[in-house]
Amino acid sequence: MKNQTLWQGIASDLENEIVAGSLARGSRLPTESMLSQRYGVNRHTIRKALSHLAEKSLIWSKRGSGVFVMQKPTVYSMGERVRFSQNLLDAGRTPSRQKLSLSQRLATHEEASSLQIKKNSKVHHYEGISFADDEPIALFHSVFCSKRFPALAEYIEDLQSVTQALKKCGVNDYIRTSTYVSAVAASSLQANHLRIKPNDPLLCTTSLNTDQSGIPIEFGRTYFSGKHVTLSYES
Amino acid sequence: MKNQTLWQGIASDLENEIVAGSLARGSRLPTESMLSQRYGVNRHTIRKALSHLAEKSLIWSKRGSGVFVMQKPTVYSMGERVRFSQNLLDAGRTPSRQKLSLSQRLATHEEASSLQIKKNSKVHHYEGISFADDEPIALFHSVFCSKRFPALAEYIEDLQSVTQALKKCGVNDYIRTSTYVSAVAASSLQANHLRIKPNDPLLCTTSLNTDQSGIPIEFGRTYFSGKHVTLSYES
DNA sequence: CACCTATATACAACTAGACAAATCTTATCC
DNA sequence: GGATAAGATTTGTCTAGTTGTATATAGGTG
Repeated sequence: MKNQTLWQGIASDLENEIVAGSLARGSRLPTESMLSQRYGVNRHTIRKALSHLAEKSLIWSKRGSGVFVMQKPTVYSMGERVRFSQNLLDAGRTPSRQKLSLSQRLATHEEASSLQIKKNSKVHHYEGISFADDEPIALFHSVFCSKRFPALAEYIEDLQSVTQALKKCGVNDYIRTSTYVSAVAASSLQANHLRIKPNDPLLCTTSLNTDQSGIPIEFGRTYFSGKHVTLSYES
Repeated sequence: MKNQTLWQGIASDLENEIVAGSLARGSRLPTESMLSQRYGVNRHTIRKALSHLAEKSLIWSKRGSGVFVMQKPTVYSMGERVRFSQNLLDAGRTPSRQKLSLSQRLATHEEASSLQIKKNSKVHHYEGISFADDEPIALFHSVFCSKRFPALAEYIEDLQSVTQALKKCGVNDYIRTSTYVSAVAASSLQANHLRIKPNDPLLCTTSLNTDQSGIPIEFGRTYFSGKHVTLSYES
């Protein structure tokens, strides 16, 4: 509280405005130029304060666009039945998904063995971003056996939901049989999607979903932004 | 006048240049490096001389920017009707204001009870710097009931005057009903705005303005730079 | 000795300005 | 109305200069 530097004072002042709600979650901050006028300092000093708040994941910035207040961090609970939307609804957040690509291709060796299908089989490849309150929290990509679910792609396209699409394919329930979690550094592309910085930590989960008889249905990986998500295991 | 040290001689030399007008009010001094060359001494010796002049409020310095000649001190009269601009005009000074921020937020407990409005009511929050002859003399922040003056913010934005803005809201006159004065130490942010040093003394006035029937209109605090301002009470 | 004056060096904090890269805004054209 | 191009905004990066602070050294003085 005492002999602090200018940028520290500015940072704590802005932090107060955020927690007090004067700067609403998700809203845009004044531009760096405006802030430098308000505080009577150089833009670099503002940037130092802002970068400190960004370190604490209170704000994020986008070149050419502005600086924004982050939404609250998310707790993403994992268990036998992982349903993205349900999870976020439980946590009081509004979930959404954005499709990045949806296509067919040949399965990799890893995918084929996980799905217990022949090598060079065709699979649906579904890739996208998961949002919570319009804030990206994860990148995912999944593969499904094309032979088993010929029309899955169109269903996903229409329904924007994997669970619903699978239901139309006759899969009423599925279970997460295995999940591996590791930590990796974000690539620049991943970072851009998740609105974080390259090399920021990601939680990488590799998972396999099967039906109740144990037959593999979906294999995929999800990269959660470490700053937004804490995975919780309960069994 | 004889056995003076190096730094004393330099200080009085510079002081002469200031009072003689060779170094104009508000202008920038040569850098410490240039002065140390000119006088053929170490930079620390120059700094000792400068800090002496700063103690006497003849100059002020800004890190990274330079050392500047100060203006003369101001006498600010307090009374039943305190009008910033008129006040300074009467004293033969040129008044001006700079807006730092103008926004809406929820009233604090203190503000709500002072304005006699409900807790969690919205208020306009107006924050800025008062200048006399381009020299900052005070930091102020005031709150007004948003419900009572819905359009006040735009008026202030346009007119740059609280008195004028209130007039457009139908308040032709207002009276200062209470003022509390205390002395506090300047924070680093306050010091930066007022061109003084952190922990330099400030006069903190807490005041309430009401209309003629006694209904609260404005509640706010003003921090006067102790080095630039003397408050004068006359009744 | 303790204290002030002065020098020397190094680094931290901040300002100043310029330019690049991404984005947003606006006018224009078909 | 929608696509495109030009211009203005806004954040990111870089270099250079200025004041603030800390440490170490040495000489002079009460």
